[in-house]
Amino acid sequence: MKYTLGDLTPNQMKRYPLYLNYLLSLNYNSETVISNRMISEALGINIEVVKKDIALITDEKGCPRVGRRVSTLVTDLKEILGHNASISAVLVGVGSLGKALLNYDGFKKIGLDIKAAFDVVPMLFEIDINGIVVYPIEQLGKYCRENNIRVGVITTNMESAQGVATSLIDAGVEGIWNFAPVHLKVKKGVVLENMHIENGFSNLYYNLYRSKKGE
Amino acid sequence: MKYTLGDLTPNQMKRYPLYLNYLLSLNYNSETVISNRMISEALGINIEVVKKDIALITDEKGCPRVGRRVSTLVTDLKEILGHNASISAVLVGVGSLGKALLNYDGFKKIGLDIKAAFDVVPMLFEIDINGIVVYPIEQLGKYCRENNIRVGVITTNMESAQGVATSLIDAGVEGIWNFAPVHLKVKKGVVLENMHIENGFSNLYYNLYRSKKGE
DNA sequence: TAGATTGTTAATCGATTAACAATC
DNA sequence: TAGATTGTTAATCGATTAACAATC
Repeated sequence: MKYTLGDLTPNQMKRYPLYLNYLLSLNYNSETVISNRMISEALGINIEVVKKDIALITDEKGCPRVGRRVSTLVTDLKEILGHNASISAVLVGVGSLGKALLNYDGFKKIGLDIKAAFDVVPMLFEIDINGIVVYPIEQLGKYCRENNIRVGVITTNMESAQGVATSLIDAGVEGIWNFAPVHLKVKKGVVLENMHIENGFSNLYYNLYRSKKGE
Repeated sequence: MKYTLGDLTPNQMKRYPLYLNYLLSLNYNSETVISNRMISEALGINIEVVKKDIALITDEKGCPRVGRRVSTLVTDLKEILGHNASISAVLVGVGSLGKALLNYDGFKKIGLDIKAAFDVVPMLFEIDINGIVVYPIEQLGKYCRENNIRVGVITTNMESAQGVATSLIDAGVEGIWNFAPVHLKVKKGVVLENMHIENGFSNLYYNLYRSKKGE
C-alpha cells in the first residue's frame, strides 16, 4: 500500500466504496482477476481514473492482459476505507430509523462499533436491540466519557437533534453522523457527516431530468 | 430563475440541499435577509462559490450590505431541488428500514410520492403503514405499469435487491433509489441512485483521520 | 460618505482525459 | 508475435479562488 489515507482526495474517497461494492458483487475466488477496464465499464467511471485510483492503494502490480486479483483489491480497499478499524460509537434516538440501524449487522463489518443506544422514552430503557442496550438520555454524557466514545450517531427527530449533538460534543466525541434532516451546528474540530435522505432524492431527481433531456 | 436544472453541474446540485437545510434551520420571517457571507461561513463553503450558486438560481438581485430575503431563496431552492414536483414511486422491502422510510413523512414534502409498498411476507399484506398499503411482490410489475410509477425505492436485503431492480426496470420505472448495500446492474437509461450508509461512514472515517492529522 | 456586500471577470489550481511506451 | 492492458506523462478541461468595480 503505497499511499495512506491522508494522501487521498475527497473525490477518490467517494469512488473507493463504489469499487469495493462492485468487486464484492462478483463471485470471485482467490484466483479471480479483474482489469481496470472491466471496473471502469461496470461503474461508468473513466478508465484512467480507475487506473490511478487503484494503483494508489495497492502494492500489487497489475498484470498486462490480465489485471489484478480481486481478493487483493478487496483487502486493500477495505483497509483504506477503514473497515478494519473499530471506532466506538453510540446511537441516540431509538425511533424507527434508529431501530433499523441497530438491527443492521453491517456496521461492525465496516469498522463502526455501536456500544450503546440512548432515548428519552422509558419504555425502551434496558431493552436489548440486536445486542445493543438502550439507556436513558441523561446518561449519555457520562457513558461517552467513561467509554471513550468517538462517534455519535444521531437518529432523533428534527427538534432534538441539535441538543443531542451539543451533548455529544460536550462529552468529547470527535465525529457526528447525523441522520436527522436538519442542519447541525458543531464546534470547530468536530467532524460532521450528514446522511440526509432528501439529498439522495435531489440527486435522483436531477439525474432523472438529465436522462430525459438526453434522449 | 435564470437557469434550469439542466444547466447546473453535479457539484452544484450537491450544494443546493446544504443551502436549503441551513436556511430552514434559521428562524426567519418574510423580511429576514441573509448575505452570501453568512451562508458561506455557516457551511464552510467558499464565498465565491456561494455567490455563484445562489445568483444562478434566483431572479432576486442581492442587495449590497444586506443580502437576499431568506424566504425567496427557500422558494427558489425548493424549486430547483424538485420539492415542488410529485414523482410517483413504490417501495419494495418492508423490513425495518423500509418501515422507517414509510413512516417518514418528509418524502411528499420533497417531491416523492410513495403510492404503495411490496414485500414477500404474507403477514404484511394489506397492512397500512402511514397511509401506504403493502402488497404481495407478485403484483409489483402490474402495479407499476398501471399506475405509471417512475421510481422504485429498494429496501430489501442484499440477496433480493437485484431481482427487484430487474422487475422494476421491466415494469418501466425510470429511476431506482437503492438502499440495499449492494451493487446493482441497471440497463442503460435507467437512473440509479445509491443510498449506501456504509459510504457515509467511509467519509466520516476519512474526515476523522484528516482532522486528527491536522491538529 | 464610508464600508460592506454584490456580481463578474481573470488567475490559479486540480482533476479529468488523452496519448503512448512498457510489459506480459 | 500480436494485442490487450498496465503505468505514467502530457494536454485539456473545469472548478475554485482571487481580484475588483459597482452598488446601496
